[in-house]
Amino acid sequence: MLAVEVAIPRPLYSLYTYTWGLPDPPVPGDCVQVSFHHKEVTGVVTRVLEEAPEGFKLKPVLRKIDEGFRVPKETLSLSLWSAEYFSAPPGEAMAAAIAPKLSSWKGKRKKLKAPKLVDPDLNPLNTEQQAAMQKITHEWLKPDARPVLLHGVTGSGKTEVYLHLARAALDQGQSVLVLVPEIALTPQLRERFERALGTQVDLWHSAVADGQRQNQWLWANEGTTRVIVGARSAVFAPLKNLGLIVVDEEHDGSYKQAERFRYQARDLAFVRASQSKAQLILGSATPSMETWMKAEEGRVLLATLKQRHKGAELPEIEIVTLKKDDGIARGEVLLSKQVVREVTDALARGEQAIFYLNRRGFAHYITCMPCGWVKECGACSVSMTVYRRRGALQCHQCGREERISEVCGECGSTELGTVGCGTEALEDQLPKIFKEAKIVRLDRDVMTSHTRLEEALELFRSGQANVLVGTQMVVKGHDFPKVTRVVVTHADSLFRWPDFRAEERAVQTLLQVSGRAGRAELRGKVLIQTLCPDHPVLQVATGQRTWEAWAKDELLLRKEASYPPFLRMLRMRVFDATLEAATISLERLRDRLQEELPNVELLGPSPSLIDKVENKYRVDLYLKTASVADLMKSSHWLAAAAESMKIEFALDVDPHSVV
DNA sequence: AGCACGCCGACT
DNA sequence: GTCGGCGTGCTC
Repeated sequence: MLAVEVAIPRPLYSLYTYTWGLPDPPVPGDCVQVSFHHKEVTGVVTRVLEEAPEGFKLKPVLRKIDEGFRVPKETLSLSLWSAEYFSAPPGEAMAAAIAPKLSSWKGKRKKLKAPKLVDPDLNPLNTEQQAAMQKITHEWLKPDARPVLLHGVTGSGKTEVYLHLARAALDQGQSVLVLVPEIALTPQLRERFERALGTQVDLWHSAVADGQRQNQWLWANEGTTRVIVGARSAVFAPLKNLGLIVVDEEHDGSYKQAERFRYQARDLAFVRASQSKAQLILGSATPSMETWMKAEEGRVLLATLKQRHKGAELPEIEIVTLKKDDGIARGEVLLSKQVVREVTDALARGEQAIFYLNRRGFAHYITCMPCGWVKECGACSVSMTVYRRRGALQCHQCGREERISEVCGECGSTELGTVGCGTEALEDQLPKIFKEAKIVRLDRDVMTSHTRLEEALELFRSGQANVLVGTQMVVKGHDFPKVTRVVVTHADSLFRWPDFRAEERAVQTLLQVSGRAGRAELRGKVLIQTLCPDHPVLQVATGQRTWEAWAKDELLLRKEASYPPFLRMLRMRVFDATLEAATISLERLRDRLQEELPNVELLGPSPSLIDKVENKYRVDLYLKTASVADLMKSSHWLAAAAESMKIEFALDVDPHSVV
């Protein structure tokens, strides 16, 4: 009897076999409903078996879901490949490739509005962009075309090049996939692509409603959708006849999913491009060390853009050293006299300013002045963040909230103070300094919905607000022509982070922040406040040192210290009721793995940086190896061993942060 | 993950 | 006696 292996949407590493008694023959990629441990679930057929295996009572496949939802070969194999590579349960990897809400399909599909085809409205490329375009198309025509790194300073018009490349793919009858970090932050992007390409563009990210996502999945799979702009999950979009994949801001950490199925979408784009024989374009002003090394070795072709387009000059960048007397009052963000003066003048001229402060809330924590006690979350080993407006303390790990403490939990004193300022404090403080300021804040706390995000951005874009205060979010890709002053309030927090990628990220953030200033005819200025003005990262930001020179040194350091991209790493995290229990389990795993694979380097176990979340303790083991084969063997061995030992664990292959 | 089973405590 | 707390084990 015919049988099938099915990937089940559960965190389990096995595939499960069911008999096939349905009239149509099974095809890998079929979405099927099966009974799994007293429950009906939707799984995906990964393999067809001509003969059901003996000696095990198999359950039958109950029902096949409409063939329109069959996962195409290309994304099916991408999904299985990534489950293997990232040591993820196959069902969890498969969940990324299937349409959402399959069990609640009503059997009706909305017809695609006759895809609007208008004349493409492409801006002509400047000389430099044309040269890059030619270099890329020349490579593209080769049978063994390499991926291309488009290395261009912020504002050099990388997007224009993407649009021309996309047009070329569409003219060949091919489809186009554009990956961007955090698409929900750039609502105007779709409009720009649609206008330039003259065709309908679908947005692909988690904020799109399930019903809409389901339709979009069908349209892509039917071949009606030709262009998708999406976040990391779009790398699994079932586009047909894929000709071009663009990964914009390829260095961005959000391409790595940090929970559940921990895949790296930029790296999967390499796999998908080579499977589909599509051209891969990676774009960045500050490429990742991984990609930069490939470019230096010639495995990736380098195309460079050095000028800002539309005649916009690079902003002037100034390091502002903070001194004690710059402080205005306790509980306020340090703002230098120079920043106050320059922003006042800019606002008076009708220009706009952005304040970047990478900390949410009003204050970092609350402390007892006499004894130094710090208010921590009861369930997690972190201090609670102060939200003064709503009089609350919030744990950023588990979300728990309580009223702001009035007395010290240790000595009973009522002399409590706050330490470290966040965006809420800055938002309160700025109107006192800048009388003309109309402030809008942009961070995860205000942005509860997509609409509120668009409202906030529109307020600032239209000029109803003239000061934008925010975290990392204000840095990403927005184009505000009237912004002439960008203030990094506390650069030090960018490079004080215990991670080997800390400096890389600091350089990326500083150069990206700088790109927000003076994007049109107005010359911009970036003011970077810091307590240590001599930090080498700041020399890259000011242009005293080129990014390329910095990258050369950084790669040397990585090589000497044996870190990626010269080695591969993985993190094995174990969770348990106590630190001791978690440590003992992980020590046992470490010792047995070391016997199994004597050549891999194992570091730890040691408690995670945040070693308790929701009353569960966490301990980490890191692995380093130069061999991809050993990396794979290790992760598979660890997953199998931990699963059989009933240990609660999380494996991260190529972890983004190593702290 | 999700669900059942099972073995203790406290409530009718 | 029995309802329900969550620790443990299993899922073709």
